[in-house]
Amino acid sequence: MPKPAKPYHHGDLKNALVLAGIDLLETQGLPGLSLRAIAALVGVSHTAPKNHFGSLRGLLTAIAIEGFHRHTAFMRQGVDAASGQKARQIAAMEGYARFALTHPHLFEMMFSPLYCDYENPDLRQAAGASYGVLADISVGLEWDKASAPDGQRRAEVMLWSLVHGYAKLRLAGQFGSDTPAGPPFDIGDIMPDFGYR
Amino acid sequence: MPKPAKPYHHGDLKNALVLAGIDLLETQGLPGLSLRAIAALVGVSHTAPKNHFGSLRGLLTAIAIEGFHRHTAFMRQGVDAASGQKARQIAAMEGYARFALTHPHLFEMMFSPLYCDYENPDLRQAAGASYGVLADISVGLEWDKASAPDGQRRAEVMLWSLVHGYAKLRLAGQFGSDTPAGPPFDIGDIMPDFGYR
DNA sequence: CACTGTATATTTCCACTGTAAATATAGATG
DNA sequence: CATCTATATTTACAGTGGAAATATACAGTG
Repeated sequence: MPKPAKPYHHGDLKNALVLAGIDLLETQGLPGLSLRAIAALVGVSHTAPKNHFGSLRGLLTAIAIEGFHRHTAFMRQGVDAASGQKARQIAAMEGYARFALTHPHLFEMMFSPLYCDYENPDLRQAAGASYGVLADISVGLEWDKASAPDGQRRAEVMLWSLVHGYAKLRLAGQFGSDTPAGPPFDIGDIMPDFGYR
Repeated sequence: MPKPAKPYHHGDLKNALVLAGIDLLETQGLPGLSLRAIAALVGVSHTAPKNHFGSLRGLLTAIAIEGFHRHTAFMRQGVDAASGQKARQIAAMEGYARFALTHPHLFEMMFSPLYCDYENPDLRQAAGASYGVLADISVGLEWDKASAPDGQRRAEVMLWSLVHGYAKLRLAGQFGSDTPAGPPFDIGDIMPDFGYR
């Protein structure tokens, strides 16, 4: 009976650490996300991650990359199910906000240079994919700066800022406590009605 | 010659710690803002702050309160100098963003529940004063949800989300590096043109 | 003035953090 | 089989915030 018991080499430590980190993030929040805690959860020494990620920052960056993949999936899922430009716009924005509210600590970490390294090409690409969904639904958006220089890019930044600010402020509790009856406002409640050309 | 030299009691430690914290925040950023570093900068032991603030969190909350005062001043200053509703709107939004870009680490701390305690009544009041400026310039805003239930509050949250998201994303470097020629976009560049009723 | 009580600050200690360096182990390659 | 390399551990270290006991100075009171 070749019971593995506890092999010296984990085999898939890199992925295991990322998943453990996300687990810890969901249950304990950012303060509980220590190198030692993650390693302990996987069952390795606290210096084991160094071989794969270099430092805590490297591990957090890897976690953020996985986070952006899921973030993109959240948005894309709603967008693909919707029909019509306007419906896809709402779906993307709602997906963005819903991810933030469902995974607050992961979301917080993903967008903080204090935790992850935006020079990392893989992170840039993962974040770019997420941004791409917003860019898609910004094409042809009808508003007063649509025909300005960089009008397309402006629309992307405008919608991004709107939903990102909404998510951050709500996570910070700035809109007041979410009542049992629901939050004070949904993202749809504060979205100007942007049509398409 | 009564040279004070080094009195056992500081005299105004509470304020001194807050100012030292802000100093440290400006020069070293959030990672350098430790209880021990702040205390050392003032010249007291690292446990001295406990008498006045209870814990690091308490001190950070006090720093955030001072931050919100300055934040409010940034906005109010521009608003008061402007004439006309639209000009005041722009001034408030620009003031909000300008504060964030001028004092990035302080701004970051002010809006993170990880660092400061939003249950603190003084913090709530200070943050409320800052919000009040945005609320003022939202009165009578012309947009599609102006006459919806809570239309006024919706307008406030919408403008707040927009400028807050812009500031956070830009601070996180998500809009790309600010070129020597200037940033890719100013807050005015991505603001829909909201008039007034 | 002397005495006492209270606010303020220090000292010491503790558990915890991330990182570095040296060491141990296992699997791959020759 | 021997060697090389990747992976993981052990140990040590300089930080962190907080708790508890101690020291100091000041404010009131007699």
